[in-house]
Amino acid sequence: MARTIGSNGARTAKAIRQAGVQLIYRHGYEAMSLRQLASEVGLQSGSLYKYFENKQSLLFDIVRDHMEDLISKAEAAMDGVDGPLPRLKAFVDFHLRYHMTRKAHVFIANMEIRSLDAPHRAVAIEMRRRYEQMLEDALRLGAAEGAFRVSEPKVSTYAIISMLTGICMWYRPDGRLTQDELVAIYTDLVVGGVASPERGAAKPAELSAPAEAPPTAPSVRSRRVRA
Amino acid sequence: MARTIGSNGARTAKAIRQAGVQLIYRHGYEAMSLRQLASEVGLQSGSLYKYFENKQSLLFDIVRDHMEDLISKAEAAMDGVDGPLPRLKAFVDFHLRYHMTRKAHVFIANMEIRSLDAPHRAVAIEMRRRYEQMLEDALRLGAAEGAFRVSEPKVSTYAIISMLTGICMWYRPDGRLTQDELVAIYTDLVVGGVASPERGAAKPAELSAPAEAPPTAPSVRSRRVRA
DNA sequence: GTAAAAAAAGAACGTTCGATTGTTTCCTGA
DNA sequence: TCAGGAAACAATCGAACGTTCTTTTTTTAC
Repeated sequence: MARTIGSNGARTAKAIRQAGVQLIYRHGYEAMSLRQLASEVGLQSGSLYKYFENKQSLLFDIVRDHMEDLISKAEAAMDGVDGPLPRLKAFVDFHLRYHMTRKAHVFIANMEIRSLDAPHRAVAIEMRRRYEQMLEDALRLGAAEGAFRVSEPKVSTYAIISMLTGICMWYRPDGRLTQDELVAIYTDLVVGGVASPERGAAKPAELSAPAEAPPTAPSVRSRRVRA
Repeated sequence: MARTIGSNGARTAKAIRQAGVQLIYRHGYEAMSLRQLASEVGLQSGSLYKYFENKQSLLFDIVRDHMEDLISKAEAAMDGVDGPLPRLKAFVDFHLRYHMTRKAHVFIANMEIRSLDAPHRAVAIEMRRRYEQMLEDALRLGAAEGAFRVSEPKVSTYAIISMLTGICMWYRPDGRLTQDELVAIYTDLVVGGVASPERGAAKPAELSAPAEAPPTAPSVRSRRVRA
């Protein structure tokens, strides 16, 4: 046997990409073997090389495509939003919802940068910097206008992004709280943390109920999964 | 040749542990080979097995010892601190300083849980839960007393810990800001985010001047690492 | 001074890895 | 209809992996 019936290049390419994202997300880039990936999409490992140059470039393609998508969608979400506070809220809203629905991609882009070789890593880090700049600009603007009490915009940027991104470590779509509720909670935390005290930004109403939600990491078997 | 001159069991064990932490921190558990670790401490790879059962148990030992240290030091830092706000500040202060000085251990404990096998991972997750509980309890207490406006203590706990822990992704001891200054910035963010608005918890003065006095933690005290 | 214990070397193992190559089969457009 | 290109198989490479085992050397205890 050689080519299997019904095989299709474009479809296979997409399947490889999706399976790769899931496997890297669950096991990590180093721990994912190409044989594992191949078997996931019903191929032999050698056939994968029709679809990428090598394992490293597969990772980079995933990271780069994700970062480009993230940046462009963020720009779209903040386009036309005026004023520091609205822009801050728009960023928080976008970032949270994006990270809630793209957990795997986000996790890879954040955690597997270390697995990229130097040139690729530099590209990824620059893209991340551009994204962070969007929040930092909003904070600087607010500080200049007196709306925010932010003495170190870069530190606050890192802090806020870390807080928001952390949601992908525990969020489950079938959890008790809706996306809207979570966005409201996080928005309160962020806005309260940076808003100037005198600006009595009325905090939204209470949200309700006890707690829940396991903080378990993307748990799955460790080590390589033998096919 | 077999045994090298000046060799010493206890010293080697410590060297292996330290090198292991650094290598896992920089390359990840899966990407670190035992030959690499052995050469780092001047051994042959086979000799490592005098010091651990296997690669997996080396990782678990590192994670477990770190978590035990983290929890015991956190309990010491908060011991005798009364009231929600002081306890919250004590937690923030401790957590930040600990994470600034133990970047590698913290990174491993957070990121390599996935590389632990199921039983070991369960132990690590339970330890993390116990640690998180300390912050959650402070938030619940504050919410009950009306000092904090926290509708979902568990969500806020995850958010705050993510924000604080993120500092180990970029903090450098030789950076522009001192540990005290960073603690002050993060404390403002956290306290502002959860404090009840009406409780005009006067935000601390500008940070340009000496940072606010650290809560009470007698342990990790910053050594003015202007660094 | 000597024998036991400790520490490490060094060789080898079976396995798996990423990657390459040559071949076979399927699909498609002129 | 039938070549030519696309898609996948199958076999294989050398290197590296974690691990085990035996041997050799150093240290320690009596």
